[in-house]
Amino acid sequence: MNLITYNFHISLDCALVKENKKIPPATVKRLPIYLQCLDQIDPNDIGISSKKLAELAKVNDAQVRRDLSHLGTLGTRGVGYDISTLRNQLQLELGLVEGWSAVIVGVGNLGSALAHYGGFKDKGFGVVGLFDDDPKKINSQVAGLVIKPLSELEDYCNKFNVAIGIIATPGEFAQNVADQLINCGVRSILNFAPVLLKNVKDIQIRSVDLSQELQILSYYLDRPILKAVD
Amino acid sequence: MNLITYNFHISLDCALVKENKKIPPATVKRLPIYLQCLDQIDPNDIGISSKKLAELAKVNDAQVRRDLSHLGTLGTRGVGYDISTLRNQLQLELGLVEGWSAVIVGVGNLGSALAHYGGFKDKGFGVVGLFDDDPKKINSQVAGLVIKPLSELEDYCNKFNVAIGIIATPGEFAQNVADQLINCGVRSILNFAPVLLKNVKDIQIRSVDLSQELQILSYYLDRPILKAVD
DNA sequence: TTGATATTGTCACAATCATAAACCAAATAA
DNA sequence: TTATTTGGTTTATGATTGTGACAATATCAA
Repeated sequence: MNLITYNFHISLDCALVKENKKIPPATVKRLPIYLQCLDQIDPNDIGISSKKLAELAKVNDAQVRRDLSHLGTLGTRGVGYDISTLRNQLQLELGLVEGWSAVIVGVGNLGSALAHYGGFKDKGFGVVGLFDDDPKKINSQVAGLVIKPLSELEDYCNKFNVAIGIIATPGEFAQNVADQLINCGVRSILNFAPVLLKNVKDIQIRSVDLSQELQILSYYLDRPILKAVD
Repeated sequence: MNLITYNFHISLDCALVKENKKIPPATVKRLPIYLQCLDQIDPNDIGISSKKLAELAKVNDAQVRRDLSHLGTLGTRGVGYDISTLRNQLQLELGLVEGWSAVIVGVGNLGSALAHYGGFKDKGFGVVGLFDDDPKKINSQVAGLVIKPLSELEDYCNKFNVAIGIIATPGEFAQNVADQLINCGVRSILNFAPVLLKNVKDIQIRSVDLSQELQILSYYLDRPILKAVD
């Protein structure tokens, strides 16, 4: 039997990273993809090359190396990247070790689905509260959490130091809810309502509009030659 | 009372548009946003300026003009854009008048939420079938549709000429489902499973990964100075 | 008619981004 | 040792994108 040992020279430059470098947004968007790819490879593997990772992430291998170089010098020349180091650095860089707390506002079909969604917890996010103003829903349980009225939002956010608000209300309430969340100290918002929320300084807002995604697909359906991106 | 009349010189170059021009992907992504903005303005308004539309869509006004110029010369100098013409052209360009049919595969919490989501029908998409391989779900109804086993997928796709497949299964089944959909003639896939699907020639794939969105937010939570994009 | 104002369409330029190439460094394999 | 593999860094290049500037066009008021 052949026991192969690779020596990964591991050096972390943890704390410094966040201060110094500004990672290009296009790279930031790919970091979670790399993390996802790491979860898909053979758990017995301890190393991975940029070429292999590029294949999994469906990007250019030079891109992988450049992207990862933003996190410090993680790889070992002639060998590749140590998977657990790489995963740790990615998680560190993305802030997944901070244990951010999130609340979901709007517990309709989508909000309920989000509450059940296991992918959040896996990545270090904790959904600590569900809010809805429908009297029929208040005090009922979804995914092990009791639905609260919005009037209790502020207390909750203070108590749990909630950093992320997930909006899954109908469009007409979304801006109001966003205002309340920001008011309660929430600094990041993930919006599923089909409206554009007002930009607020220092508040990060990302929107996922399901029907917009379909509309983009629809455009390319008529033009099979063209290729969509991102 | 003051009756103000604006003369919009309307000229449509319908059919030709799709053949000739290739609209930049970044623009294609904004077209649904403009369409959304048009729904939010006073229904009595008949015209809108690029400046106003830019404000609503939260982009630069030069950007709006350039984006819209890809659809032909829709505006009138010194006046603005005729709203109904603009809406029509956007819908035409995005293929929303084609009445694409879609199926949802995987009727868990998320799939069920998508089946109930009204935003699809509003934009001209019809969800005509739900599929799942869980025997406990087969033949039960969700959102007025009977859940069918995947074995019936092909017949269904042929019968309804399904163009879009929406995948809402757990990650481990997603690639298999995608393969089946493509096999059944589906040309566009909207994937909610947290995996990267294989690229297939002439098949459009868009992925929405809920936890990835949160991860990107998380990165910027640690760095309040930086600003996310897109 | 003329001038003032508003607004589009388009060009030019700058910024960002992706990709390839070149070259070196470090580790392994033979 | 030497050859091979692979990452890190720099540079170059072309593509895409965003934005300021401005001429062209329409309306309005005098």
